[in-house]
Amino acid sequence: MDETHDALTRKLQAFKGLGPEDLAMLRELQKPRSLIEAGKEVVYEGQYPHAAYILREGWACAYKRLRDGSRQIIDIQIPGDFLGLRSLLLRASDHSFLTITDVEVARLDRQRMLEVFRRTPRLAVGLMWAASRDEAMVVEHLVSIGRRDAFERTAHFLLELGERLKLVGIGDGSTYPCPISQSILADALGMTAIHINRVLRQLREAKIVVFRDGVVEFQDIKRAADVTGFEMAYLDQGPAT
Amino acid sequence: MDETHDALTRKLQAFKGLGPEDLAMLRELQKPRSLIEAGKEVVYEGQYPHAAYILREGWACAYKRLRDGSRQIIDIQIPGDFLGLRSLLLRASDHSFLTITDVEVARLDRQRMLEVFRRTPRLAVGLMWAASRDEAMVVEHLVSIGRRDAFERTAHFLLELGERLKLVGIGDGSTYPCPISQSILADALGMTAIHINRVLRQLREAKIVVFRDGVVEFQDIKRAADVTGFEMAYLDQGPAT
DNA sequence: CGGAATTTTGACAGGCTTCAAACGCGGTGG
DNA sequence: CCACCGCGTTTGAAGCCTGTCAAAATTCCG
Repeated sequence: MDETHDALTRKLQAFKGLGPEDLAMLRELQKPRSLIEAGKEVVYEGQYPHAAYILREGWACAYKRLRDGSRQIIDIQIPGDFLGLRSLLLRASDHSFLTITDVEVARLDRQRMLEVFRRTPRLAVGLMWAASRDEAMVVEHLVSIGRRDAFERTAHFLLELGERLKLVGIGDGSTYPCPISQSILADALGMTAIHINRVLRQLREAKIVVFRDGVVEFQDIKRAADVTGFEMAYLDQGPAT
Repeated sequence: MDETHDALTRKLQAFKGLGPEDLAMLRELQKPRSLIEAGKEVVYEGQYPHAAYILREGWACAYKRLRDGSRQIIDIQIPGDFLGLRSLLLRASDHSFLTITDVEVARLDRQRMLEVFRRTPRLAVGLMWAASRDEAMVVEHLVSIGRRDAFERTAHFLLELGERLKLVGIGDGSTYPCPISQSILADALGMTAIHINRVLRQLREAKIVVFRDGVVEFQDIKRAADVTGFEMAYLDQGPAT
């Protein structure tokens, strides 16, 4: 019944119901939309103030590049996610963005954000919840890179992505479209593209998950969750763990 | 002249000046204080709502434990930092805390937080700035673990810690007290205690930094920053990079 | 159809972990 | 006062996971 809702609205509803004014403001926030084509690097440096964006359609990622040219992807953004929310408050933005597919975004500047806090505090809490959840994902990502080996880490990542997508109505958690290349996956998981390829083969041969032709398909999602120790509590979105 | 200020106040002043009501509220927030001894594990799980804490004195860390018993430390907290701010909004808290030294904390519940937003919006923005900065540190931490080798990662961590401590009046950025054990350091940096020990020896022999007897002392801080590619912009605290 | 980007595979090297054990130091009890 | 113990630090040796180098196979796209 809420097929008419956009991704962000769906996501926020999963947290707490919104009133009519909240929904109106949310529509308003996503009003001036713009399109960016796939593969565009949005370098995001220099001085404050920056704007943030709501990603309405398409996939993107936030990354940091190191001096030696290597790249670490901080997180992957899917419809309903924010881009650069942190930079609304920090004086120096510290990372850049890359559009993975063609995307549609809505600009969100400081001014409008403050307006949300003044006029629709319930929505404001919802947005802060979403930001907290994003942070929890970065934290889990950190744990993965620090303490899980490549095999576990990859499966964990694909499981998380499936749940996130399900929340905004894409896929069912066990099969979903996934337009990211192996080299992006590698930079997200802190390994090389060559090794990610080997790991994906292992996952395939272990009959856990197949990632091929832009589609992720779990064959044994239970065992996947078990092997990687995936607990979805930190996503704060589903039936309790 | 602000020697009379506590760590959090010092930190927030570095962001933006606070008015008299802000300062009063900030004092008020830190009012009911309590002490926790060193080495105490504050397991932080189960259901919402949780409270957050302001760390007034001492050191602590936030960590997650994996099923196999290994531990990943998310971040180290020093005076003026928050503990568990994220859990004010998420329904399931996802990590625990460990006190590294004896600490003094002040409880911060949802109620009082909302009061800050209502009554002293300028202070609220300051607190959100601090939260954003904490998140930026987690992100940099992620980049370190993902893309820097053990040597760079360790030096980078010690540089960051020095700058953070300097901001709250502890040490001068190049020499500072540091009560953390090598095994905690290892779990923070995603490696083993054994390897951290070897890396610290390398850093010592390279005449970059000595960490011994609870004191970190850089011998060549310029080269340290150069070797690790340390840019302090993300800390958003000092003269521009 | 041709060139570029991505995926895939193999061989080898190296950084880090694992396993083992010695060392130093502060605290405790005999 | 000293033996004993626990904890953190230090060092050594061996092995594995992952990176590096190289190149072929495949797909994408103009």
